[in-house]
Amino acid sequence: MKSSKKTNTTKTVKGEQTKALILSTALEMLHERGYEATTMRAIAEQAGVSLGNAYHYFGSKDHLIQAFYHRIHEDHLQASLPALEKESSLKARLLAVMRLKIETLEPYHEFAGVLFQTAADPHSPLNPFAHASAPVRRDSVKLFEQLVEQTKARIPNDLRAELPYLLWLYHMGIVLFWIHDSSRQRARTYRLIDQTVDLLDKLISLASNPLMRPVRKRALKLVEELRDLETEEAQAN
Amino acid sequence: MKSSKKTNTTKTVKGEQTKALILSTALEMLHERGYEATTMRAIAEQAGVSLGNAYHYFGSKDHLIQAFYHRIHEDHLQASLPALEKESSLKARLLAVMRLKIETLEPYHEFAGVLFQTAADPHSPLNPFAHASAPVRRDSVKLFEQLVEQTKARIPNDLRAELPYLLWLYHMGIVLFWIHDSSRQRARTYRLIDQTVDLLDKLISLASNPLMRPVRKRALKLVEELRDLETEEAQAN
DNA sequence: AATATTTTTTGAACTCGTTCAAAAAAGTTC
DNA sequence: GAACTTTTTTGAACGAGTTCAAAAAATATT
Repeated sequence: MKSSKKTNTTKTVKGEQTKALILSTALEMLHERGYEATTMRAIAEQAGVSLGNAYHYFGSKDHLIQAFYHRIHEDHLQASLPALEKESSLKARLLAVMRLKIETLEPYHEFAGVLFQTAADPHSPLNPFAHASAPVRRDSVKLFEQLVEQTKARIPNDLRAELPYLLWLYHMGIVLFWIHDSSRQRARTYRLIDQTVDLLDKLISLASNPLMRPVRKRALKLVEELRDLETEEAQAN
Repeated sequence: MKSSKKTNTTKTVKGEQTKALILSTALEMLHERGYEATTMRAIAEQAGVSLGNAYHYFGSKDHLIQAFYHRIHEDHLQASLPALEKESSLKARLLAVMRLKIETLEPYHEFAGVLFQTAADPHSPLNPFAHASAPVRRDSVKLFEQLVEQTKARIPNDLRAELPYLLWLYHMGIVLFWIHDSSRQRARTYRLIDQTVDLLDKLISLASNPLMRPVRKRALKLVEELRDLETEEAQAN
């Protein structure tokens, strides 16, 4: 579980094909059989390739999972774009994006826990704050930037600047809740989204009130602290 | 990593001794060599006992780690009691308790990540919301109950009732930050604690304002949602 | 085309967590 | 104290992730 060996870049057409084959096989198996059943041996066998060969292209099972993250984010992004077109208020946009996130994630509920398990280790390349997942994370925050942009709500600039990142954090929290949610149809998570989006909208109004300026400044300074930690993390990995 | 087999209760003096020996050996090795190096084989060998025997008393490596959690909480609790005696304001108490938490945790920084990694899997018995860790968690929340009790600050009852749990959640957040913090002397975490405690104190005052009642009610309803999820989790495991 | 170099691929081996049947030891019953 | 039951202990085995030296195939060089 330690391996941070980087996945070998391919130098050959043949290699390219093999790598792609292994990846697509892995994604499919992860989807259909879950994490535990998708052993490296099974992937290799299914792809008609030796075990060692799979390791030649993907330094560890984790690296294969990384690719899976990426796929999920792509799907969510594609699903979200039309909603951002259609809705204009921040609240409506956020609500739509969050619901779509859960819908996108839903097929993988069973083994999402395992994913987030490996992702929680600060030394894991899968940790959402680590260097390896920086691209996916950046893209993910970018989605919330789009969401905040061109919203006419009166939001002070200091808050507006941090809002995308704050919403990203919020979204991670919801995903965490969803992982633990075993209610029918994930009703609980959807309810939580409804309530939190509502609350967030109110809190943003509140925080935008000039009287709140001191508290707001103080809170935003904390967020800055968080971000500093991230960049430091990214360098370490 | 699946095993939820319960650890066998011992029925014999000899067994009791063996179990204790294995546990203390494991704790020592975890402390001195970290998580990865502390293999079940190494523990067994060091304790002068067969591998199978270790598994007879502890259903999995995770069970051994659970014991480790427990130890840490005990240490923190003992360190905190005098501080609660001495300080009377909520702010001062919280500050002291949080700092002591980090001090208690500090020797284990290196492999804390791995601990929290396994703890993040909803199916793991180590997950802080799962049934297996309920005792430790309850004790942990209890500490914050004591902290809130006998505080003369004017806090509405609805908030006061949820405050211990909220502070526990907050404390988990700080621990998460600490895990990722590689600054010298963990300066960042301590700074964060100073700032957040300050902010929390102000937020509690704010939330206690009668004008805030509707927002507060709404927010507390969310917390209730969270707790519901927990009890449901606990039943599932 | 022959040779040298690089890349891909293999298969065996190693480690570690975990399981299990059966041997050894301890405790119980008569 | 002998026969039994229960508990403890062992050691071998399995499955999974990972590593690595060396064979095979592809590519580059002369």
